[in-house]
Amino acid sequence: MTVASRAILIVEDEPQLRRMLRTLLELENFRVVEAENAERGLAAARSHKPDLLIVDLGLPDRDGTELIQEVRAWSRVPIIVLSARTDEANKVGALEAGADDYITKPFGARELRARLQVALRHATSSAAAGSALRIGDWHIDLKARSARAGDGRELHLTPTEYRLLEVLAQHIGLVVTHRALLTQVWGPGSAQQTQYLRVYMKQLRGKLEPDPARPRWLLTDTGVGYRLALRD
Amino acid sequence: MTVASRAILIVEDEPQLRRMLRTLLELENFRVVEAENAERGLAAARSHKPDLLIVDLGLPDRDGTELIQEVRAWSRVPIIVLSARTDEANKVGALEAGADDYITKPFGARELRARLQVALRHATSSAAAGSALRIGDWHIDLKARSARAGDGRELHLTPTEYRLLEVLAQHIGLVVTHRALLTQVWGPGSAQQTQYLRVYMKQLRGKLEPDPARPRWLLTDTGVGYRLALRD
DNA sequence: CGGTATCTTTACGACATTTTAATGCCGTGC
DNA sequence: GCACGGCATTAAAATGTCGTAAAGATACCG
Repeated sequence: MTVASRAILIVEDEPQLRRMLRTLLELENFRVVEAENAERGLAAARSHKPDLLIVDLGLPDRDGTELIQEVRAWSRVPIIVLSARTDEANKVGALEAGADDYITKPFGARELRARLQVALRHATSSAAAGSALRIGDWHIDLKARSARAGDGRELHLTPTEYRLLEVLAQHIGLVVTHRALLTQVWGPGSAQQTQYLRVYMKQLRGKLEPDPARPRWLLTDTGVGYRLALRD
Repeated sequence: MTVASRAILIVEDEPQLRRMLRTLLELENFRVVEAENAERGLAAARSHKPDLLIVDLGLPDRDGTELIQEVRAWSRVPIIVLSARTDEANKVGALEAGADDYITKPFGARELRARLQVALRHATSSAAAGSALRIGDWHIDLKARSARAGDGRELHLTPTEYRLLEVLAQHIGLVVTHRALLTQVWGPGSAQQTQYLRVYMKQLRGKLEPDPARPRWLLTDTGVGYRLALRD
């Protein structure tokens, strides 16, 4: 299984904005939980233990800042505030209550995405584990470039093997075309060299798959590309 | 909520804004270092090792985003970007390069203060710098620059050997790239001199490893860098 | 000034990784 | 059944990187 898909809780009363956020986040491969007021948001934060919260300040039942304080009483989960209010007092209040970032509406999708990455980067860097992958017995940390099994065995991957796995992991569960893999791993000029892929996929399977002849994680989509399977 | 005076580096070309920031930060009990362009900013970041960087994107000599990338090659110090540019591409570029926050001018003093606190909060929560190290029989105190074995034997390391070990220890368990090691140990102009690393790693292994030909602590990641293994 | 420790530079063999090439396999369509 | 395209597999060649030793340069200290 892979931990790549992380959960995000959206606390926002406007259904329209909520839907937009969900679409946006799901495109980025996050799991999404929604809550339409502070009360339910708090409950959802407790029960779902999401990896990040997106909170609107203007909620119908309580002020978003209060919600942040309550969550901070027991969790350090990253919190990003969305708000139409541009006045400084609100920003400062939310940030001092424990929010990690404050984005004013209207905002662009790319900015939100970038700020999400920053917030998650902080969370994972302090928890030591980077982007963790599990393939068979192997626990792979792409950022730390380390791979070990539960029993302590270590596995060595070469730079190209890491890059290839990284690209596949970025689109986990989805097919990545030959062309995309080649340009991202070997550079823009290498789009024709599909033999590289065969050689390296074989290498990776030999190292990672329990039975390399019957791949369970590194799958071939004939005529299209390769795909890293998503499993439990 | 004043913390033991921490240093902040301001990289900003407008003298007026620089003065304003200095005043503001000194009121908050920070020590302030200034640089008026990217080149000097990079040098100051290396020599002063500030606890946080405030960087303007519109610098006279180079783009601020480049500066961020260069600093990120060897350091995780929090970086806050100040910019008059409100367009999304700039924000996203800076954040993806490794900035932790992005504030658009004009901004209020209280907002800056709140965002500073957030950035520093992240840094301290993930800080875990112990200066004691154990490699094989050797107990090494990086701060005191001493190394002893259990039975009292002493080991002498040269200044460069200590610095190299220090950098590796700061990222214990993780690969440190050639570039990062060279810029931190030999200075920013030495990023190409990978032969230094080979020579000094051999020295260190000869002194620290029980069997220098089969390193157990000072490991090579061919084509990437070196890493100090994390054991027991 | 001479001696010692440290740092820099060079060269080459050993080793790791990437690239190239050749062969066999399997399914599809003719 | 046969030819073909796409993929898997293998091994060897080519390239790149590392470890090693040793000599030259520089700084340091009495």
